[in-house]
Order: sequence, then structure tokens, then C-alpha cells
Amino acid sequence: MSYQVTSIVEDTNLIDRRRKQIIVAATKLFASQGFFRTTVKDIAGLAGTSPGLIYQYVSDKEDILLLVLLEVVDAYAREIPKAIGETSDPLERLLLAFAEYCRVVDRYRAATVLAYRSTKSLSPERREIIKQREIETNGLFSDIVVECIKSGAIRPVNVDVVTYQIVMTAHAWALKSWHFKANLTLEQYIESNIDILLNGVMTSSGQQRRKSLAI
Amino acid sequence: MSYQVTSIVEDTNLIDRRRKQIIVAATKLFASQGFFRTTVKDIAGLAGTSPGLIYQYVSDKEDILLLVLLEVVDAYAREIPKAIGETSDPLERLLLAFAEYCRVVDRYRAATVLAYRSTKSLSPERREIIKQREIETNGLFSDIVVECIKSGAIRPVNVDVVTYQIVMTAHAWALKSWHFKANLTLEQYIESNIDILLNGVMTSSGQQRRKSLAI
Amino acid sequence: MSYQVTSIVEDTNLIDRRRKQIIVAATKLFASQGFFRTTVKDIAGLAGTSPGLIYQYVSDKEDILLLVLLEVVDAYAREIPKAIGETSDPLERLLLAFAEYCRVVDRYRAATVLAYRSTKSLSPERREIIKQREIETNGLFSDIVVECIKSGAIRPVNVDVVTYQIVMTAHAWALKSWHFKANLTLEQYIESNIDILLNGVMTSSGQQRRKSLAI
Amino acid sequence: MSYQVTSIVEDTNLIDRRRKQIIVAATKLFASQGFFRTTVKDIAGLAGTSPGLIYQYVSDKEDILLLVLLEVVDAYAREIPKAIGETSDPLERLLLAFAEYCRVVDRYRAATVLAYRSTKSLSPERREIIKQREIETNGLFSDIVVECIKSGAIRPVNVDVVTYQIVMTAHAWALKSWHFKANLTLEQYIESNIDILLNGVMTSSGQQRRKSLAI
DNA sequence: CATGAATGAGCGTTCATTCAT
DNA sequence: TATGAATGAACGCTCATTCAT
Repeated sequence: MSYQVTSIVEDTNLIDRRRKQIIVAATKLFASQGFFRTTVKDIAGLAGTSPGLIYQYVSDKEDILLLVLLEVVDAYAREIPKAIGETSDPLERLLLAFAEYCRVVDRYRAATVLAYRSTKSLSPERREIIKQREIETNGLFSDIVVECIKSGAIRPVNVDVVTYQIVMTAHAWALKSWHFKANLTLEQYIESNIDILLNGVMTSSGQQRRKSLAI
Repeated sequence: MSYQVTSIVEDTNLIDRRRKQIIVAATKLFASQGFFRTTVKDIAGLAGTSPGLIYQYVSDKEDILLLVLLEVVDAYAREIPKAIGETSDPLERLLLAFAEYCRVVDRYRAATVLAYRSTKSLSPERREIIKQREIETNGLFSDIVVECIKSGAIRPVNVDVVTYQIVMTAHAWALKSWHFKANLTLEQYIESNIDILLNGVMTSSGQQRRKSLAI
Repeated sequence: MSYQVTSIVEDTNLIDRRRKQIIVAATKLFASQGFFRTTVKDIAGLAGTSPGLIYQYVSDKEDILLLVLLEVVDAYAREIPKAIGETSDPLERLLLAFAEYCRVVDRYRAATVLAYRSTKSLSPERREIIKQREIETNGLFSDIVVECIKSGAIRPVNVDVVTYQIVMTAHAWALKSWHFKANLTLEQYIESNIDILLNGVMTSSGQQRRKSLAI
Repeated sequence: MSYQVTSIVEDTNLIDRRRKQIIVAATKLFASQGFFRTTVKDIAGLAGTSPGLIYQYVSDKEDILLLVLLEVVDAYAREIPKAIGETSDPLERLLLAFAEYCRVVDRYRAATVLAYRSTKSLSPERREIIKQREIETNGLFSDIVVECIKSGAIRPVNVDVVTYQIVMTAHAWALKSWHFKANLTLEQYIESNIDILLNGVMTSSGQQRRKSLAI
């Protein structure tokens, strides 16, 4: 909550520039080797600076991870509302938001996967920051789902469950990209999932059959 | 594929007994502190033995992780077919398999999360083993989905996409348990998701509206 | 007070042996280069072991310093009472104690100097332990001084001041050894200081003169 | 001897002003945290300047320590002769000098303690400078002691030993101030020690008893 | 087979010092 | 002259792994 990444350097422009450098390098390395196998020297090397410099813009190795993860979750919280824009129709909002979520996830694929692997490597204090942002993003979706139900476009299902379906589906594009990338384009993935989510998978004959099952 | 966890000790019974000891201890520690923060000494301590002993049943710290992860994926591959049993109706098979998957995930919750965090910490060779098992499990589901489509219970959707929907939904119970556990029982979760997956979320009036949308 | 130097190793004999090794090496290095300029690797090198081993017998670099300093102050607290033995005459006790103090200081010359340089480098908790032992030793002397005054051998002077005169005189042999060693043997030093301390430096004619001075 | 603290800057006034700034800040920090735990940045911060600036007036961190220690030993060499002034009586000179020494030590208490802790942290070359100044101050006292003996005010004792008694007694006020300050004023301390030093501690009955002792 | 003491490579971090501005 | 960002060598410490017992 109250945690702040602190820097010894005062100049805000410089801080931004250097941190960006560090984040870019760290994201690459964390994504490919993981947080623990990446050394601060590695990051400095790839960022084209010295290990000492990093500690003028960050107080910890963990702070670097936090910065990297904040980059993704902030992108979520920033891009999705932008994609919705002024759209007022709830259903349309839902579809726009989901499509954009998938696209942001695609852009930040490596970092999204990293979030799953490494959020637990953060101290509780720092983990909380990430979790809050995640909850915000989820809130975006559950709000829209509620609106959709109110407007009658969606039937009264468990909002929570649907929200996580949506979120996990977006994340899955990153988590299982090694699989999907071979068979599907991102836009096909988005379309397929919208179709399934909205219409379900069953036929009307399936519906009949199901009545006879215990489950 | 070709990788084998090797042991210096000959006696196969002993190997099994000791490895079980090690796996139990390691699972607890890896789940709570992660792979890298857990030391071999920690594991030995919790298992009631010595670090030296561990290296007689395992050639690496990474081997311990492999053993732990194999435990989960093996459970998936073992339990799901067992749950289906002799059931012949494809739709019923699908629902039984999904429900069981969720239940196994619940039983191995910590280890499932661990798999997401730590599979990448394995060497490519060892990672491959886990991936193969995962693909097997996924194959179980895609086979059933194909049968369902053939039988006409399910409409001809992208099999891959549906399969991952199912798999991710089961995993989500573990990945987001901190959230779900507060609001839902496992069985409610299973039921809700079956409903949404099969029937979709849209109303017929939603269907109308959607026709007017670009997306 | 309550601080304990802890070790990972259980075997008390081994702990004693290894710690002795470490203390011997560390004392030499701390004495010649100071605490901060001595690296743990230096100590390991001189002790004929590895840096890792040191941390099985000590939890900190500072702990090594504590061990080294305890060695000296413990020697004071041990040797002085032993030198007095059963002697009952207070004056004789005083002289025996002082002479022995000087001799122990001589034996632990380097470490005595180190105590002056480095006690402040200890954490408050550890510093307290050393200070307590120092106070014990001083107490030994002030007790004897009190007895001497009671018995009439010494006139009623400020006990504290005399005690510190004695203590500082003993320490001075170490602190200024580079000077004294050139001109005096230890035994001469002891004798001279006993003479001055007991009898003062003034002549009776000096006594006369002093009466005319303001100071 | 031959060592000179050098500066890049030419303007001698500025050099003096800046160095004073640096010395004041460094003395505070060295005294409270020691030489090694104090960073050049700390000093710059407290002095209200930048690390870069310090290196224009000093060539080394060690040079700062030298400057700080010179400040004390120079104060000794300056103040003591001033206190004696024109006084011609040797005994009076001795007492005035000792009293003043104690007072200077009191004024520079922190720095005096620092000298004991940190002189050895200087390079041999720089240490020599401090040692020379110390020897000068000691020379002041041994000269007076010699005069006192010549004049018959003091009996023919070992000059060296007495000199160090005097010096150490003055230093002890700083070294053990945490103890003395609680019980004694500075002036009481001076008086007590003069009394003991001049007159000794023994009674005439003590003198009798001592004849029967071996020591 | 089991133990646990020993090793040493390697990591995160600090800080004296430099130098472009 | 003065600044303070940048450097990089070096330190304390950890821990996977080995091996004598």
C-alpha cells in the first residue's frame, strides 16, 4: 500500500530514464531466466550500466522486480479503460475490454508470465501493491458484468466466476502462448473465446441429453 | 523424456520410501517459500534426515523439484481417468472429468501453484517431462471434447480453445484460491463453471443486441 | 548480557577447537590491520580453513571480534584472582593483583590494544558483555583498595580514582609498549609504578614548596 | 614527517575555511560511528557540501582522519604551553600543565577517544605525524619533570614512567568519561589525581607493613 | 547406508573515488 | 570551483554439493 520505490538521485527525469533502462533489461532477463537466476550484474550489463548505478535508483533487487511487475499491471489499468472510451452499451464495453485485455497481455506477454512466477518472491508489503492493482483491473470487469446483467444482455450468473473466467482467459494467452501461437492468431483467439463465453458450447440436442445426467 | 531421476542406492523399496519423505517435506517448503528460498538443509531438516542423504536419492536440488512436480501431474493423469471409469456418454465423461480435475487440483492446491511458479526453474530436459505429462492430461480432455462434438452434444468449436478453457478453469481454483475460497465452495465453483461453459452467459435479448455490434 | 555466540555445529569439542583456531588467526589480523581492514577471507586463510566454515561457528564477523575480546577480558578475570590465591594481607593482595594484571596485559598485549580500538565496533548488545567483564575486573581492584583503606595501609583517597589509576597503568604497558619496551623490562615497569603509586613522587621539600602554590 | 595534506584548490583562505567545515563534520561522525562506518557522503552531507568538493581539499578519506587528529594533538601542543605562561617554579609548572592537559582533553573528549581508536587506521607515513606531535607533548611534561627533580621538588624517579602516568591520567578522563562523569567533576578529578600522584596512597603504617612483603 | 562438517564459488550490496557538466 | 551521477572493486555471507567417518 504505502510502499514507495525510493531513489538516491533527485532529478525526476533522470530517475524515469534510468528506471526504464533497468526495467527493460530486467524484464528480459527475469522472463528468460527467472528472478533468482538473474543477477544484478546481469541486469546492469544488459542495461549498459554498472551494478552500483542500479542501487541509486532502487533500494533492493526485489524493488527491480516490483518495478517490472508494476509496469504490466499499470498497463492493464491504463489501456483497458482507454479502449472502452465513451462506449455506453454494456455488452459492447465488455467485448471491447476483453479484447483489449488480451492485446495488452500479448504485448506484455513475458511480464505477464513473470507475474505468475514471481509475485510470491516479493515481500508482503510489495506483493500487496501488485495485488491491489490486480483487484482494480478485475473490478473493471466485474463492474461491466454487473451492468450487462442489469441491462438484460447477460443472464444472472455468478459475477465473480465470470470475471475470473474472463481474466484467466486473457492471461492464458500468455501462459500457454507456446501452445496457442502455433495454431491461432491473437484475434482468432479473442473471437473464439468471446463466442464460447457468450454462447456456451452446447447444442440444443446436448441440452436435451444433459437433462438425463446427474451432473 | 529420456531423463531419469537417478539414485546411488540400489534397494528400490528404500528409494521409494526415502523419496516420498523428501517429496513431502520439499512440497511443503517449496509451496510456502518457493524453490530458491528453500535450502536442501531445510528439506533435510523437515524430512528428519541429513543433506548428505538426500544426495543419495537425487542428483540435484532440481531433481527434488522434478519429483515434486511429477507428483502432481501424475495425480492428474491417474485420477481423471479413474473418475470417468466406464462411463460411455461423451458429455457425461466431460463433466465427470472436469469435476474430478477441479477436485484433484484442490487436493494438490499448493503443488499446482508451485507448478506455475517453478516449472521454468527446471532444466529444459526436465521441463520437457512435465510438459509431456501436461499434454497427456490436456489430451484426455480434447479427446472427450472431440467425441462430444462428434456425438452432436457440443457444437463444432475450436477444440484447443475449449480444452484450455477447461484446464485453466480447473487451475484457476488453485491460482486464485485466496479469492474464491472466501466466496464459494469447490462444488459450487464446479457447478457454476459447467453452467457457464456449456450454456454461455448471454440471454436471447443479448443475442439480438450483439448483432448490431462490430465485435 | 543475554547475548550468546551461536554455532550451527553441535559437537562442543569441535566448536572449542575451531573457535580457538579462528580466534588465534583473527587476533593476529585484527591487531595488525584492525577489525575493518581484516576480511573474513583473510581470517579463514590464516586459520587454514574456508570462509564458509567460519560461519558455522560464528554468526557474524562481529561475533569473531567479540570472541577475541572475550578472550582477553576473561583472562583478566581468571588470572588475577588466581595470582592472589589465599593471600590475606590487603596490601600484599593489591600488589600481587597489580603485578599480575600487568603480566596478563603483557601476554595479551595485542588484544588489549585491540580492545581500546575496537570495542565500539561491536553492537550495543555485544559491547555490554565486554563492559560487564571490565567492570568485574575493576571491582576486583576497588574491593582490595577498600580493604587496604580499612586496614589502614592506604589513606582514605577516592577509591574510584585509584582503581582507574591502577587499571590504566596496567593498560598503558600495552598501549604504549612501542615506547616502554625500548627502555624498560616489564618487571621494572611494575616496580616503578608500584613505587610511584604508593609513595608518590614528591620529596618533603617539595611538600613545603607546594604549600605556597595555589594549585 | 614529510607528508603534507594537499589540495587542488589554490586560494589558501578558502582551503582553511573548507577544511574547517570538513573537520567539524568529520569529527562528529568519526566520534560517534568510527572512521570506517562513516562515509565520505555522510561527511559531505553534514558539512553541507558534496563528496566531489571534499576531494578538492583532501586527497583521501584517510586525509580527513589525519586532519581531525591533527586538530587535537595541535590543541595539546598549543594550549599547554599557553597555560604555563611565564611561571618559573617547576612544581607549579607541572601542576598547571597537568590541569590544563585534563581540561583540553575534556574539551576534545570525543576526538581524544577517536585518537585511541583510529590512529592505527592511518598509513605509516601519516601515523608518524601524529606520533611526533604526541612525543612533543610528552616532551613538554618530561622536561618539567626533569626540572622538578633537579630542583629537588620531586625525588629521582623514572622520568618516563611518571610522564606516562601523567599523560595517561589526562587521557583517562576521556577514555573512561562514561564512568567518571557520573561521579566526579573535572576539577575534582584533577585535584584527586594530583594528590595521589604527588603524595602516593600509602600511610606510614602501610610503609611499615610493606617492608615485610616480598613485593 | 547415513551423517554432518567442510568447501568455495558466487551473490547482493556498499562506497571511495572520478569526472562531465 | 562545485556538483552529484557513475563506476567497479571488494566485502560479508549463503548454500549446493562433497566426502571422511
